[in-house]
Formats: sequence, structure tokens, C-alpha cells
Amino acid sequence: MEASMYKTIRCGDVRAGDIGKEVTLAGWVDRWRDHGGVIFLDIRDRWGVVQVTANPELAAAAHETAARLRNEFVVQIRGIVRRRPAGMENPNLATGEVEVESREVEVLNAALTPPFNINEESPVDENVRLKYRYLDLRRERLQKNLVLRHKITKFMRDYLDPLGFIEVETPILFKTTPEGARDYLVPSRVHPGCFYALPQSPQQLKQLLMVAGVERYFQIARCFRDEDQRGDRQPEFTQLDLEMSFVHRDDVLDIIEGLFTELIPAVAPHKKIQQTPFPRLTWTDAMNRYGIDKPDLRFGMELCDASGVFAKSEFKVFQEALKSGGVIKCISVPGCAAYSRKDVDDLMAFAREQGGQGLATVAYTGEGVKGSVAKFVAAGEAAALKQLTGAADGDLILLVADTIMTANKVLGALRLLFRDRLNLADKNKISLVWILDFPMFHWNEEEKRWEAEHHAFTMPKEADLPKIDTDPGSMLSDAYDLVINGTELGSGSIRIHRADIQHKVFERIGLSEEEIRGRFGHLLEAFEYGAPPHGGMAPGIDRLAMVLADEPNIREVIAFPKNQQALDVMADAPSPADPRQLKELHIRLLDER
RNA sequence: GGGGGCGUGGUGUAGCUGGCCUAACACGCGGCCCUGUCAAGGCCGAGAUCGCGGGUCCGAAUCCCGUCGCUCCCGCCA
Repeated sequence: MEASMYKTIRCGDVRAGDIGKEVTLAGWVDRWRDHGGVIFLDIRDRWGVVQVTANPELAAAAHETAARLRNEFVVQIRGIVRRRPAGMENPNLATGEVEVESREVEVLNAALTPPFNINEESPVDENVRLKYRYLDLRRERLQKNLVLRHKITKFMRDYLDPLGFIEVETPILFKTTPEGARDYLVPSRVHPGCFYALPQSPQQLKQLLMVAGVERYFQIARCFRDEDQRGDRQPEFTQLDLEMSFVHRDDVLDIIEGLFTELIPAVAPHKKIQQTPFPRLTWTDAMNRYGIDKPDLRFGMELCDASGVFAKSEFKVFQEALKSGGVIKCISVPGCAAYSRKDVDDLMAFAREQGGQGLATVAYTGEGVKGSVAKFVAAGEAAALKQLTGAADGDLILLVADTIMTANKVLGALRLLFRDRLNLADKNKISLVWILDFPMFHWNEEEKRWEAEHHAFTMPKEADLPKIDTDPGSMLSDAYDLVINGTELGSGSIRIHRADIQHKVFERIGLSEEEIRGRFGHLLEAFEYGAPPHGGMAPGIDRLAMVLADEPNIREVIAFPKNQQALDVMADAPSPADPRQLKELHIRLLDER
């Protein structure tokens, strides 16, 4: 019931209890219907729509003004709340029992005809929507998404405060990080040739806050990464950044799990969390069973290792794969045994896109075993495969013979393809799963060096520390991911809090003494002054909102997003800089365009 | 960097095996009519040369080549 200078009641709040009252409304014309005599106006504000009547016999001037109104005009209306005549109520409207009989209608601002309809959810070319983002945001869909985001961040703050967390802001102008994504750079005017970097995350800063004795920190933090866009990636995005001191892994997991277990029903009651406590998978299990480190557990179709079944296979491709240390893995696709040659060819093309060599199929039809490798499959093998996968007649087995990495990747991608094609995942289910025990390092073949799988601040498993010089590839770390419906919601880890271990890890990933000192001197020094053991996590708020709002795209949950080319088409950013500005910044442009 | 899809009035689509397209339909827009509608209704009307450039052809929105833009995916995203 917020009153203001312009309105005594919100449009969406007018109810039967207000009948007889004089009210003043202000809002936008959502629709208007001129019946020759009486004119009906639907006036909209953020809280809803209310019908206003303009009757020439009751208020001639108001009626005259009402006749000139068009969609999206901004108006202020003084009138009396009336019960609608019997039979004229509109049950689709929260305000449908009543209407406002206008006495005065004032145009606060006229409006051009909008480039698309504000009052309905018709599809519109996204470029047009982005150009007129302020109009798109006026529509119900994005209004709802803005409110959802607000509820999410408000819930997070309210949840964490009583647990002793404090929100601390960290700088946007910071320092470039080696490894990781490309940085956005900001040139310094005062220091020619020097640049700030926008943080890819407040990682180092929150660790320094732990050294500072904050113990429990969080921030609704903006992060910047200059990489190519995806449906779930923007150059700038928001995380719930969180860090705790004196914790083991499970302390962090418990806090985060408690937060989401309560948050989701509170802000998205129609969504049901599939399983609490959240299931926990090791990274190795996730890869073996789902072929991916962010499995969607809303459906089965797990990967099976059929290497044993085909150990003595006559099929050359299978023989070769096994001989060279590879595997034969498969998934069973329900009800697709009747796939045509073309259907299967399309799947093969898809498998190749994912990096596979090809795809073999075995179809259990009513008339026996069919499929691309049917003639190489012995009866015993067919039966064993059927038992291994649990396939029924009518199912199609997709087999990949390759390195374990590639087989997992291809089948994991196929599993998701069929999730969407066969509608295997319930929209209103939320599968949240922890992925634990990630490898500490992976080998970068191109650069011929070890890289941190999670990031360089992650604590290796204590027991694996001795292997850092001898066998880094087999080391596990105390890193963890939280996965929601097959999307990485966030990741975190227990951090290194000792300068000697941190230094060792930097060395392992190929940083020189000079680089270590130049880039991380402050951190290593800080660790020498009593750094507590600590760890944390950073769930992505945009991705969470996207899933909870059933949006297919991250742009739908960001007020002013950039398009795939990282352009803001509304403001036309980025744009060329004024030569004077460039000069001040000591920047000369190369002659490319 | 690579691959797929799309690009027709303000918006969404149809047309796209070339000629009947002087480009259709819906919404929106403008005018007129109508005192109870609420996706109001009726009548009338304006509005696109089919992303751009080139080519084939007697003839192209429709075929070919190039190019630009948007989008999805791979690479990339510690």
C-alpha cells in the first residue's frame, strides 16, 4: 500500500475493500477499449493491472482525455473504486471484482508506438528486444525474472547473516591473473603502460580476508571473463562468493547445501529438489557413469563399460581400441531400435563433432539384433550386452570404442541429446549433486605443462602432496562442484593456506620465481603472517536464476545483458574512444579494424 | 578459429520444386462507427521490392557465389 506523491494505491492492489474510496492511480496504459460512449482503460504498474472507466456523462473532461490515450502512455487517474456490475467481473484479474470510475485523467507522458507489444508475451527478435531493453524489461516475463533475482539475493543475505557471515565489497579494479580466462584490462592514466584487470572472481581477495580474520565472508560479486559467449555465459556475471576459515570440505558443503535446500522452495515453490541431502559423486564416478563432470541426474541412461563383453570381438574397430588401451562404452536409448539409417548417420555425425571416430549401434528389435555392427556381434555378445545395459526389446545401444576420455565425452553428449529429444528430464525437478575429489592437475598438451584443474589456490589432498614432483597427474584435490540439472552451478575448494605449499603448486604449473613474486607476492607474504585454514565456494546466481525461471538463456535473467558478440546493442558498447582519452591513457591504436 | 540454423511491412509468420507476388495472413498502427468491454467488436486505410552485393535467366523473395548481422554448438571458459 505504498503511497507516493503520484499515487494513493498501486494499480494491482485495488480490491473490493476499497469500494467507495477515492483513489489516485499512476501507471502505464496496458490496453484501452473505446466503446463510443464509455472508454475502458487497463492501467498497469509493477503490481498489476486495474480497469478504469471513463464515462462522458460523469466526467466529460476525463473522457475526452481518455479518448486520446494510447498504449504505454503514462497517466495519473483520480477516481472512485466501484464494484463492477453483476456479471461483469473478470476472474482472470486480481483486481477483477472492481474498477475505478475516473473523475480526472492526466497524461504524465505520451509514448511512441512501441516496436513490440508490451502487454503480451509474443516472441520478438532478440536483437530488437535488446535494443529496446527498457521496453522488454517492462514486460511480464522479465519483470518476473528481475523479481526472482531480487528474491534469490535477498534470501542469500538473510540466510547467511545469522550464520555469522558478513558481506564485504572487494575492488573491481584489481590485478591480472595468470592462467584462467582472458582478463578485461583497464588502462591506468596515472601509470603509463600499466593496467588494472577486472576480477575474474574475488578469489585472492577473499582469501586475504580470511588472513584478515574475517572468518566468514560473502559477497554478491560481479565477475568478468573475456571469453566467447554461450547460452549460459556472459562477459560479466554474478556469483555468491563465499569463504570460511577453520573449515573442512564438509563444513562448506553443509552451509551451501542448507542454503539451497531452503532457498529453492522459498523462491520457486513449483520446483522440487529431487534428493536431499544432495547426492555426492566423485569426479571419477561422474565421468565413468555420465561421461561428464556435471551430470544431469534427473534421468538414468548411465554409461556402461562393455569392454569385457567385446574382449574377444571380431570387429576390427573394437579390437584396435582395446589393444591400444581404450575402452568400449555404451548407452542404451529406450525405444529407438527402429531408427533409420539416416537417423543413425546423424548420430554418427554428432559423435564426430564431439571428437569421436564414429559410433556403432546394436538394436534389439522384435526380429532379433540389428544395427551397424550386428553382423560382427556374436549371439553371446548380444545377450551379454543386453544384460549389462539392462536394455529391453525396442532399445538402441550406442557404442563408442575409443580412449576412455573420448568415449565418455561422446556418450555423455549423446545422453544429453536424448534427454532433450526424448524429454527424459522433468522440468520441475531440481537435481542438485556434489562432484568431489577432482584431479589437482591436468596436462596441457599444447603448452606442454601441467595446469591446475580447478585453480592454483586449491589444496591438494594431503596424502597426495608427496606426488607433486613425481606424479602430479594422479593427485586429487579438495575441490568440489555443485551441479544443478546438468549445469555447473558453482565450484569451490579448500584452499592452500601455507606459503610453502602454494609456492610449490605455482612452480608445478610452470611459473617462474619472478612470475610468482610479481603476481602473487602479496598472497604468499600474507600467508606468512598467520593464515588460517580456509575454503569456500562461489555459486553462480545467473545460472541459478536461469534454471529456476525455466529460461533457456542467461540473458533472460540479466537486466542489461550483452549479446553473443559481447556487444550492448542498446547503448552500443563497446565503442571507439575519443583520441583525447586515448592520449591521456598513453594508448596508441594499431592500424587494424 | 571451426561447424549448424536463421535474416520477407513496426512485430510474428507464409510464400522459397523461379513466372498467377502488382508479396499473403495475424498482431500492431491510423480513421470512422459503437455506453460494459476486458486478446472487445464492425467497416475502411496506410505500411515491406523480400539483410546487402554480384551472378544465372526472357523473368528471382524463390537458384548460384560472396558478404554482413543474429543465434546455437565445438574450441575457449583456472
